[in-house]
Amino acid sequence: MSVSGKTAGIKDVALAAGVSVATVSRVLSNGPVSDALRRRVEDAVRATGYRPNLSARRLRSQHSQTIGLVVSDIRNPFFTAVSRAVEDAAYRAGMRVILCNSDENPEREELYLRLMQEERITGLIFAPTRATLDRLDGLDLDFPVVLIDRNAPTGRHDAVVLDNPRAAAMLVEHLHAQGYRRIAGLFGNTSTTGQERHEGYRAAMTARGLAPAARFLAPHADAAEEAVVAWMAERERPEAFIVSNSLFLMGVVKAARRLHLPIPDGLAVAGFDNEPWTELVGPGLTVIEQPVQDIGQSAMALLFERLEAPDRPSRRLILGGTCIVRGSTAARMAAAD
Amino acid sequence: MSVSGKTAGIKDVALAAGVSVATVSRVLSNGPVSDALRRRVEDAVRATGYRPNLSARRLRSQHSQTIGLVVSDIRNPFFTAVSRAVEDAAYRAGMRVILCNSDENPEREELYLRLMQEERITGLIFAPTRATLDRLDGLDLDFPVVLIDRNAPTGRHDAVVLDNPRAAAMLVEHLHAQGYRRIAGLFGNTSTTGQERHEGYRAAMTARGLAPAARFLAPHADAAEEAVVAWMAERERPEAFIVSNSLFLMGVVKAARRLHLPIPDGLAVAGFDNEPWTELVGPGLTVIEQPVQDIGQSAMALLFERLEAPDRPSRRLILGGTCIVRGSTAARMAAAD
DNA sequence: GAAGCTTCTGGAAACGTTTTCAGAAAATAC
DNA sequence: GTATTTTCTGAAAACGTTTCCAGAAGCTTC
Repeated sequence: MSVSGKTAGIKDVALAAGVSVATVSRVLSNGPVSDALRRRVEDAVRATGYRPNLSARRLRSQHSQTIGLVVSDIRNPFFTAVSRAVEDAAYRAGMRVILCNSDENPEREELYLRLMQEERITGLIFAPTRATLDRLDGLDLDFPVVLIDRNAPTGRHDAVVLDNPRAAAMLVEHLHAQGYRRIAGLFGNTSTTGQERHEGYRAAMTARGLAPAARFLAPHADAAEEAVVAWMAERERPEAFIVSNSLFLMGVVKAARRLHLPIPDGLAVAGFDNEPWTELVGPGLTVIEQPVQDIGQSAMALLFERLEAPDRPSRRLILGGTCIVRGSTAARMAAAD
Repeated sequence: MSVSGKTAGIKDVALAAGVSVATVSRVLSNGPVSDALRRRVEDAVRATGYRPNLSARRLRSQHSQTIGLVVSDIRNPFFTAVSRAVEDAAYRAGMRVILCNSDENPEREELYLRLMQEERITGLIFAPTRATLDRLDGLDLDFPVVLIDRNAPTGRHDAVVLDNPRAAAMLVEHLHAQGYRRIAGLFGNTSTTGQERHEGYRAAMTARGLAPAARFLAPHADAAEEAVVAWMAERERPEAFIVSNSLFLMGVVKAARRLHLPIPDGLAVAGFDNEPWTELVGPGLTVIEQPVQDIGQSAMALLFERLEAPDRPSRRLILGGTCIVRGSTAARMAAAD
């Protein structure tokens, strides 16, 4: 173990084994070394308690073996799950992950992108804000980028996203089939995700001859709660809400509670992200489940493929969501208006 | 920008500015440089699009500016919140964070501790399993460690933890005051946290002349659900459950639903971690709120203090929890047994 | 105006690895 | 038994920084 004060280096190991540092290095990287020397070196490694210095290794070999992951907020359960999947895949491939939270703030994104450059990461998995998405092409980063959750309009980058329009349409379909007609929508105003879901919602509504009614909010539960309370005080009260993320889902539930509206009879609701608690709230909340595990893994897979074939045209992987039907969208009871 | 193929190094900057690399380095680290040269260098940095290579910097300066964070699972909302706080504090101090998920698996912990050594981290924030906690003293890591959530029995390490016994006692107190008597406990079997909470529970129960009845489970919602269902089929049915984490809380709620037991009249429940959804489930769940933000920040603060004064005796920071009373522990109605 | 301080600057030596290169020894081919 | 290949090994040159050291100015101070 670390008998001497300083940490043992490859030199010390070489000395202890009576070989050159080159040989030690080769043993460590399974290079061509005779069995006899290999044994001696391995013993010496154990004896000295040697641990390679990754900074030195990275500097010399010019491989950082590091991938960057920039999300808006790790506390968003969607990103929590995705990042866990990414990290598992990365560590399995012998790489490390650097995680950064942008808080949907383009300046922080820029800061972190710079950091990623300085770390010489091998690749980036990124859920950018709209602002950064627009500038992304002009940024000439020297590593490949795989977008998650957010979609590049230009399609110049690899990406793995949910089929957002389709998912939103599924919710409209479902609510419509259950007898709801005045279906309002609440969408996030910072990401492309909200836009896409809105688009799907709008199309599905008009396709059924229903009037879309959408509002765009900052991604906070409170914003959604206030919006719902205000909206329900207006002349045309929605019968149901489709909301574009789990924060809004909380907001709607809170608003319903505040207004003493039972779910779903007073107000139906459906949203995104099948978090464990959605099953437990009220009669259960109908949601679109995103394949979070798959998203993380696929993002890593896409990244690795890109690293192997840098010039291949970009690919977008569009994953389908699953509609988990629960009590919050039970069939509408006939009601006098 | 990156006009030439390769990324610009400090040499290129020096060349472009007509100065030595030493001067460039000094400019970058705010060393003593005349204004004229400083300007020239800054222009050259901009012109070349220079980004320092952190690996090289770390190697030479022998400062990794990196702190390690090993938790059991980032998807546990407690750790999500703590890690976010840790990361914010770290980035604010110009340091990076390496996050690892041990999954309560001592072998993975060992693996990651080794990784931390290889990264030459400046310090570690660590929520270890009991097994690793026991071996921690003999491990002679060459960086300081601050424990979070889990407590070292020996007290040899810095730590910041909740006052677990007190918190559990608060729940007993509260339930007792609300008229509950047969109060059962469900505790995690992998961490010291479960033990401590059990201890507080046991003491508070006996102090009130009540019979403690605790069971220890693997940290999964399913385990808790099954345990509750089984327990409620026994002769001595508990009136209330105290559970030691939010997964168990879900399990209890699911079990109550499955058994058609209304909360709290059929079964009262109180637990730990004030997650947003606990307010929304049933009549709201009574929980102990942990100061997650504070825990993360304090852990970083303790780490920095330790780095400045390596020989100071160890410190344990014990933070109090807040009891958030909700409907799941409403006053017990008189009931025939 | 010489001697002593400051203040700035550049050359070169680190930091701990990997990798290139060439040489030595062993194995194979004639 | 010599010529050729193959296999292994070590010396030394990178990788991109920071930092030590010494020298060159520019100031004081007498």
